[in-house]
Amino acid sequence: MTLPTKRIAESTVRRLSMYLRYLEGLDAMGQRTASSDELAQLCGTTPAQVRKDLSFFGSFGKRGLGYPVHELTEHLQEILGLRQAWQVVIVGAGKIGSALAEYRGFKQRGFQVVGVYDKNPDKIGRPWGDAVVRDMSTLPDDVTEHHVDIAVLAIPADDAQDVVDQMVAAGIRAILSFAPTSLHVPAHVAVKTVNMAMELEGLSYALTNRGA
Amino acid sequence: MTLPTKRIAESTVRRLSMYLRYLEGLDAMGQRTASSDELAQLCGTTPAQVRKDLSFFGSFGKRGLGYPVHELTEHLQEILGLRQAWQVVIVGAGKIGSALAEYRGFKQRGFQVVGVYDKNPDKIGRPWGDAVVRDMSTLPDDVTEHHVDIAVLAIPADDAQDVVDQMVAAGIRAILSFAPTSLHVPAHVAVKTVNMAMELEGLSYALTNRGA
DNA sequence: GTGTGTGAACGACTTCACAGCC
DNA sequence: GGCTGTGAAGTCGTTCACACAC
Repeated sequence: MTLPTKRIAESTVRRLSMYLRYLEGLDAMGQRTASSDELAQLCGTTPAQVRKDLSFFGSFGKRGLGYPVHELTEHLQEILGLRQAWQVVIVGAGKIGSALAEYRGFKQRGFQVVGVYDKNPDKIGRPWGDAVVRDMSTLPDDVTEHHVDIAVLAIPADDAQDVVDQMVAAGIRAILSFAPTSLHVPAHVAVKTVNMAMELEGLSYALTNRGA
Repeated sequence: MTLPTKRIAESTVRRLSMYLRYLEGLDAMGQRTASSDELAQLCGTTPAQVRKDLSFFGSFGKRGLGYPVHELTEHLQEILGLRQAWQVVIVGAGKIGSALAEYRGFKQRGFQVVGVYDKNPDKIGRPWGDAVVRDMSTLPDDVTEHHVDIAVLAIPADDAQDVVDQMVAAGIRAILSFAPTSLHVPAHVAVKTVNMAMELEGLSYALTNRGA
């Protein structure tokens, strides 16, 4: 059920995440079932896509009826690994990091911020949400000792690879980077990069070539 | 040369943006030429991919030598539409918006922030970078009058579609959204969505199923 | 020899279409 | 009748491999 035989495409996982968000909303509103058609419209995809995505993990629907909202919600949480807590550190005590930490869905989904780090002496020791900004030099040891799963990287591109290497050596397993650079890590470490400049340039391209 | 016959894949445009970033760095360091192999290593892709991507727009390289760094940099800026200024508004005077506005590459690449908007009376009128936070109700008129090209949307998911509809009616042409929801717009409006929760859940999935 | 440019082969994701069950 | 589950078909992007230019 949560054991797909084939490797699942990243695009599928992204859509599962989106289905979950809307299903949680429907569940909160007391809706009992949802069809692939309804989910597709909410998420901006197609009914066939919804059914295919879900079918990789099991047969959750009832023919003629649709999918049971509450039950499917729980299945998706399970599939995405959201029914457990993940230990997260935020590296770089700037605006991006604090925007993330502020985000409600963050804690709700089991992402626990166990530390915030910066190398700027002016920031070290300052209160930051529930925590206090710690010296970056303590990061590797902390990652190892507290079994940190995920690091959110919000530091300049030039410093990024160096910090990544230290965290990888310390046992980090996943990284969400906002640094506008490509990161090199061993295969067992998962990396996602969000590059705002790249997104904007994509829009610039679209505006420039929208006629074509 | 900047007139591709076929539609260009989004993934290709994203890589062009990345090539550009590294080429600008090489150019600043005085390097004259770069091979597809070198660019591929820097960007974490393959030489064949680099050559294919560039070949959609012309023959910029010299066989046996590689690509002229400075010239290719300019070609890519042209292709991506970065040799002109874009008028940008930031909607939502929170952490995300300010993180973006703070980002140096933003202005460098010709993205000019012409206004920041919020509906919170406590924020309206406050200084915000070089600007002052304006009342969201003035947004549609401002978009029309100042021919705003791009809106960066950093407001709660529940308010997003409504604001988008207003901006579309007012003539916006592109939207970069940080709201964790799917947006519906007419075909002539370009939209990119950055969903941090989705990225984190992708990592959660990877950690949960890393053995598989 | 070195490295580009590109059709052709390959692989991956999406869409189709219909059998099967409620 | 309505809607799911899924093999098959289609589409799109990536990789290969080699002719060609320097």
